[in-house]
Amino acid sequence: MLAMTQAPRSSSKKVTASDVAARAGVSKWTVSRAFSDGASIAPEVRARIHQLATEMGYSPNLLARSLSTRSSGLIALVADELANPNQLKILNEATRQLQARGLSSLLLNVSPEYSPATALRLADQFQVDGILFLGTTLKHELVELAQRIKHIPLVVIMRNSGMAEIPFVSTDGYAAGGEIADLFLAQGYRRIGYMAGPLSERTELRRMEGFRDRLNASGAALNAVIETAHYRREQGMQALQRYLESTPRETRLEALFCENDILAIGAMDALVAANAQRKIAIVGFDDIEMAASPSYELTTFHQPVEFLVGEAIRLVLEPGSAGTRKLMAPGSLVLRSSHRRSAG
Amino acid sequence: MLAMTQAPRSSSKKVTASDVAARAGVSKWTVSRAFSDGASIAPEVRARIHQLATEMGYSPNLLARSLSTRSSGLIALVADELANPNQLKILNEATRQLQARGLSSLLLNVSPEYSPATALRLADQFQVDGILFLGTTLKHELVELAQRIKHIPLVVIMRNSGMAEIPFVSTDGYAAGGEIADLFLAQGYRRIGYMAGPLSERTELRRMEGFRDRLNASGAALNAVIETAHYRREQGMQALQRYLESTPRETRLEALFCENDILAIGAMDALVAANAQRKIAIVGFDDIEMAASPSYELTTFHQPVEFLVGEAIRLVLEPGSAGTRKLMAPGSLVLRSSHRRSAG
DNA sequence: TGTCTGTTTGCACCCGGGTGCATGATAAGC
DNA sequence: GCTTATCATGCACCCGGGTGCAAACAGACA
Repeated sequence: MLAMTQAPRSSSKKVTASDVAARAGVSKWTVSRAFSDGASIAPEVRARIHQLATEMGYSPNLLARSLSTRSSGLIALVADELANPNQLKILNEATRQLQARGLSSLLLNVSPEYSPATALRLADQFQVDGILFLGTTLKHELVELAQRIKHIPLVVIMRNSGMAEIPFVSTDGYAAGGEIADLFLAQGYRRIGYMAGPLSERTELRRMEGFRDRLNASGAALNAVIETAHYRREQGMQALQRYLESTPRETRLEALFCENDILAIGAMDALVAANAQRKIAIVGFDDIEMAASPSYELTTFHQPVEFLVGEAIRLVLEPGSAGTRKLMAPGSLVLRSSHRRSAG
Repeated sequence: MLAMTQAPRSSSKKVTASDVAARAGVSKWTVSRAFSDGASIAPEVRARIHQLATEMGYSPNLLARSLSTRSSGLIALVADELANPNQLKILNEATRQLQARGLSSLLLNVSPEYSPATALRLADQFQVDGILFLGTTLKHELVELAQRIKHIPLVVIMRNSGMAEIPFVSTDGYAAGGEIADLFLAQGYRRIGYMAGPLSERTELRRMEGFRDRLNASGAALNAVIETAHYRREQGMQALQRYLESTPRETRLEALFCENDILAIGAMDALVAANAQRKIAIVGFDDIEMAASPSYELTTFHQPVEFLVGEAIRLVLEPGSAGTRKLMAPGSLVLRSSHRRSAG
């Protein structure tokens, strides 16, 4: 019974600041200071406490800390279309950059059963320090919601929020559309089409508008808009297959600009399936890894993901920063070979 | 000055349970009960409080709640290789299923600068209710760490933890390897190889072992193991390119089993780049979406992701559940056409 | 050695909400 | 109409740690 002095504390009991304090012969507030960066505490004391802490397996409870500091160190990442490789790229970049800043990511996956509104409410309840919308459909109803929790900064990334109140960071789709129109025109193509995704958000529309306007300005026209139900390879493929089936060979498009790479790859697959490789010039948008594959060699518009994510995080963390709250970065056209069709 | 009664509370002040209580003429504890599911409270009172809450924009502070209930409703998702499409699939499935259960995901992206140990410590500090390792490299040093925080359940998904103490959920790679060996043998191939990823974890090795053992049992042999530095398409492509360059045409492999689909696609790309399509039969593992593309028609071993993720979550949430803490689910071979090579 | 200045530390009290227990109110049982 | 069982509510007090303030302590300087 006397041996009890050597406490059986090895059990799964959580060790708290007070425990460490007791062993160190100081008060729990001193322990708290040992783990607060700017705090006024004697260096030797801090060192000793840190050592004791590692021995005892103590580390501050972040929930408790967040509660009193009213800063959780959490950033909500609201995503949907978590099937698009480009989303993975953004997600990877965002988590890495946040982690480098000592922040953590609360991943909220929007779906029919889990609306953006639900996600926003949850983010609020978790007292997140900021919200990053990763190219998520931002319905107008959301503005109202965003207003409700306007005490927490929100930035839309890779998409134009389309609303004055909501800052965003994206590539200039209008300019990109223009460049791609030029590219097609330079190749001498006249029957030109656009493959659209399911979202009617401003960003995507801008790509088409820039494309169409430039075509028109050059005396050409946008001959067809092929719509798809989801941003998925298979949807892009099926959409183009339907088009091919319903359109006589002679009047078919010569060139097609697809709203993003995954649709573009689907479109190219449709050509493969129809044994009509390279019969239509294809250009995409995003520059995902597969675009570089020799099976596709997809010409596409590169988005500077790393930079955009960085800017988005900066905007979220420094909401007071004056100046532009909307950043439209230029991307760059990556020429491979899919923008050239084979004769015939 | 009198008008001050109509409080300027529209400011960004957070509204708390006490605020709602005051307006409802009850105590804050009653409000708390109105938001606790099993609590004993009069239905009308609860309804009135809920209505008042929505009007005032109140919802319980999850950090505070977590602090006192010692359950955060957070599950840590520890991932690396956040570039592999299969990871995205898992991530998507995991977040959805967690959300359906009212849980949220803390995404921790392991990288050279952010070790699994760091991730684990953070998860601990956030008082997560469980940890899901998404096919992450689990180094042996980690077991020790996992022991330290053994008060929080951990499950490895899509990979055999390889350690008695750590439960996991995965597909039976050994059996899969055997099936694929049979497939190649049935095609009459004799010069057979394996493309390995960078990880020397048990799961991946099992695929190769099952493959090799079956080959040996049938009097055949594993002629070459091609190693890659990362699970990325380009790495798979480069590895096979190097192989092709260094191996005379007559002695080249007839068939190659790749550790996963993204490597397999890279391998097929190498063939395309070398203008040697279909000269080597290729089989992958995972069944990612691209595998179905007509540009690849990759024969591969399908993993039942939805099921596996579900089981993993179940294991994490019911750590007491007796019976098997290790689940090895069967997958299924999906035959497309890449397992057949063209003569020559 | 006394005083002044600057650094450490302890202490009350706060963050926002949950839980056991006791009390009050209400309905059922005889 | 009275007792007893049932349900609803209020109240201390707890979760684990952070912060402003004041006391304690140390060193510097005269």
